[in-house]
Amino acid sequence: MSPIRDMLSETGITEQQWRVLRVLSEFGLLDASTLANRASLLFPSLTRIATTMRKKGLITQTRDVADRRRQFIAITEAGQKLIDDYTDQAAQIVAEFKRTLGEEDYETLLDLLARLDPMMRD
Amino acid sequence: MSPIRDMLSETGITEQQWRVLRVLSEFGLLDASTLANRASLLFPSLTRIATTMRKKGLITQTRDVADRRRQFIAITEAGQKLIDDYTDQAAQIVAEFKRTLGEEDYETLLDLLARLDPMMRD
DNA sequence: TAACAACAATTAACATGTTAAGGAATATTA
DNA sequence: TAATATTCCTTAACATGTTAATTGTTGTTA
Repeated sequence: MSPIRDMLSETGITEQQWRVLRVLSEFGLLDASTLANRASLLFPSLTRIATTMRKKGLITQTRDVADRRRQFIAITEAGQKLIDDYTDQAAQIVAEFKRTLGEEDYETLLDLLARLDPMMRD
Repeated sequence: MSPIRDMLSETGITEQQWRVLRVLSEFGLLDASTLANRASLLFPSLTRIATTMRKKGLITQTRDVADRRRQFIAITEAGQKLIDDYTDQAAQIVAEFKRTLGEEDYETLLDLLARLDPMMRD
């Protein structure tokens, strides 16, 4: 992920923050639990990340009035702009990634990692 | 690495500390730089890790009398015992890892990851 | 409805990764 | 040899992973 990290260091956000933005950009308004799952983050991490991202003006946090334990998180214009500005560049990095391996080997790698994944969890 | 982490949580040490112990067990007395490289750790990390491991009695730290910038690090008996007690178990986990994929796919995975590695660095 | 269980999220405490700045010792060179 | 550069390591400041304890809120049930 180093090339991605290098790209992101320009933007001042981290890989995890980028992931949060991408998920929010794709799915729109989400409650914190769903966001954490889709961004592959543990709750304590999301709590901190959301706080810093709100301070940076990349997301908004609002309480669910129906269930005040819950929280909704949405991307701001500034956050969306960041996504828009760097999506192409990120896509190129992934393309380069595939090119390095070749399409076939890239698929093979994903398959192998997927087969290890269940084992990773227990 | 989750199975390894699970094993290590019994022992009260982390993956990185385990790596440090393994390297020291294999190579014996090492200066900090070499140890950091072989254990794939950045210096600031090693500084902290070594401090906690010394407090736990797993390693010793001594200044190089010839060059007092340098530091030598060695494994203690307690550290070696920890390695001895868990090496078999770790080997079994790796074996299980290979068995999940099959010998051939395991090699393939390592190859693919190795081919990505140079890209990861720049 | 009052006690208790369950849930969503936060906080705390620890460990590490990462970049930058700093300190002490040694090496180099003008 | 005095000034400078380099080297080895530590500190600092921030971000995250991880487990456990805690706080509010909502649900359940006796």
